[in-house]
Amino acid sequence: MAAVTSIMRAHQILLSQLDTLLKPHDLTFARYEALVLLTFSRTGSLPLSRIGERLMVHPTSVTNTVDRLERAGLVRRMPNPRDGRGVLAEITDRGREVVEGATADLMAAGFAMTMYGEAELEEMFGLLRTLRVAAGDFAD
Amino acid sequence: MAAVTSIMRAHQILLSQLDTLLKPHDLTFARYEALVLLTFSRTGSLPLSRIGERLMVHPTSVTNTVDRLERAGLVRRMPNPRDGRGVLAEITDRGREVVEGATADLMAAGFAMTMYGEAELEEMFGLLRTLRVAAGDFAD
DNA sequence: CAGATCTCAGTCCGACTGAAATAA
DNA sequence: CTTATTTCAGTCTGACTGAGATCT
Repeated sequence: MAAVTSIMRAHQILLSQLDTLLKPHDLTFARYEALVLLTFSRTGSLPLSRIGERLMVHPTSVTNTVDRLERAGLVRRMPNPRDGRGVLAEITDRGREVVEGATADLMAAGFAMTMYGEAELEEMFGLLRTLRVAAGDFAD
Repeated sequence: MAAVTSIMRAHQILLSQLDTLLKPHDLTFARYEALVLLTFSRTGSLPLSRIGERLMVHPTSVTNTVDRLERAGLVRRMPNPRDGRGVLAEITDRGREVVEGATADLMAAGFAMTMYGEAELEEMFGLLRTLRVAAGDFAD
């Protein structure tokens, strides 16, 4: 049980630091994650359904996140040429600039993980991976 | 960075399972935590300010949490005899019943941590403790 | 037809800001 | 007087439910 509450507190601490670092870029962590996912995709675009799967986010939450990114000009909606039901979110040039700037800020701040060595970080990742795999989270 | 997102995902998974288990008891995890904290106090009561410190929660959020617990009859507000500015939240008999029932449910479900051995859980706790100490979270 | 994808309306929760009352 | 404690009003985000449009 102490391990569970440790994870909850660690999350609280990290989220608060991440949101503080991302605020100057007008991003929340949820929107930042979506942008990063798009930059890592081959075409810079993904169906909303794929985004929901990868980030383990509810469909209506994806709509909401993409709405906000689109209003900020970081993403644009396109019809999916391979599925008439679907919609692609495509990252814009402005979106790439913003995510690069935000990532640079996070790197400079060290994500608040500077107190760990490389081996410890890998150990933590490995331990948590067990939980994620058990919950069906294959997005390593 | 993978370690950071691991923690975020682990939190998401655990919170979703915890909230599902707590829902039949009409509790959220935030309210459950506050109740548990009160059961662990000597007198079954604490100033709201203490609750905020221990759970690392914003003062207005404590007011909100105690409001809901009070409306549900699990807690009652009392003037703090040692500080006229303060208010004590005191757990009721009904509150103790509910938190016991909820805890029993969580135990029975194994908090979704049954895939870990005792040593792994301790290792995880120890690793995360480094982060929490660095962030000033002394509530072990 | 059933099933997938997305959107919209609306609810709920928790985190927060700013302002105020009250007391140490 | 300054500081601490709590409350209130109100905003913002994200998670969700239910319903519906559109397409496979």
